[in-house]
Amino acid sequence: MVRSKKHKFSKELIEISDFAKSISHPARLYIIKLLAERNECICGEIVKVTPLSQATVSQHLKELRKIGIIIGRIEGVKSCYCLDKKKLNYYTGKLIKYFKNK
Amino acid sequence: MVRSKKHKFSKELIEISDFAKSISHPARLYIIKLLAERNECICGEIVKVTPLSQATVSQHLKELRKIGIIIGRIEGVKSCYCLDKKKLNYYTGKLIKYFKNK
DNA sequence: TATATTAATCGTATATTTACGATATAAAAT
DNA sequence: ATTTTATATCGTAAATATACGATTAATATA
Repeated sequence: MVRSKKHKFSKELIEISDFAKSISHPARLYIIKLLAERNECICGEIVKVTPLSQATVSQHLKELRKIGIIIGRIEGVKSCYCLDKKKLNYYTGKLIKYFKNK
Repeated sequence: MVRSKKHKFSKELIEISDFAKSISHPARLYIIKLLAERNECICGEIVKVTPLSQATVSQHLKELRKIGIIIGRIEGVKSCYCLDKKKLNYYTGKLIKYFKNK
């Protein structure tokens, strides 16, 4: 894109659009739902119930970690993931508010 | 991506993630807000208040038209855009519902 | 009719995303 | 100590997104 111009927009717009981007893939929405249902989940379990390779799932998990809506905790050789509900609610709240009365 | 695997997920997830993608750029969020405030807006006006070129704005408008949340009407040499509020509410409703109780 | 205006589209460059095999690392099991 | 298991990361290929100048097409105006 030669040079992104996203930074020319307000912090609010950047924040909401970054969140929207983080949930703009069905695999990531699926992972969020899974973690909401199971409360927490081992990485291997996520890979098992997903039609994607381990490397690709790991990449999606990284995206969700980056925006902060999931948290990963290492348990021996395994990785246990859970939602950061506070963070998730923060972002969904912002998004919902933005679209209120539209 | 060699071959996208999005189609392997449910229709619901694809629909919500497609909507999320359509609002995953600050310029597009900005255009939505603008149309909500002004009710309708000539393309040239949108270009004027946006830090992007005419071609780029036109491209973003195309994205929003594609998902269906805005409608364009040709008026002589100008193009007049407005929100499709019903469609927008449809998508925001789906998204909000998906994130309810998470 | 000739010129100006508006906005969509084309062509193109670069960045980012998506996908996965291979590898690395660290812990667990043998 | 060796092997197995789990997962993050690297490298890479292909697709898609972002950005814009140039062009096109259509209408409006001089």
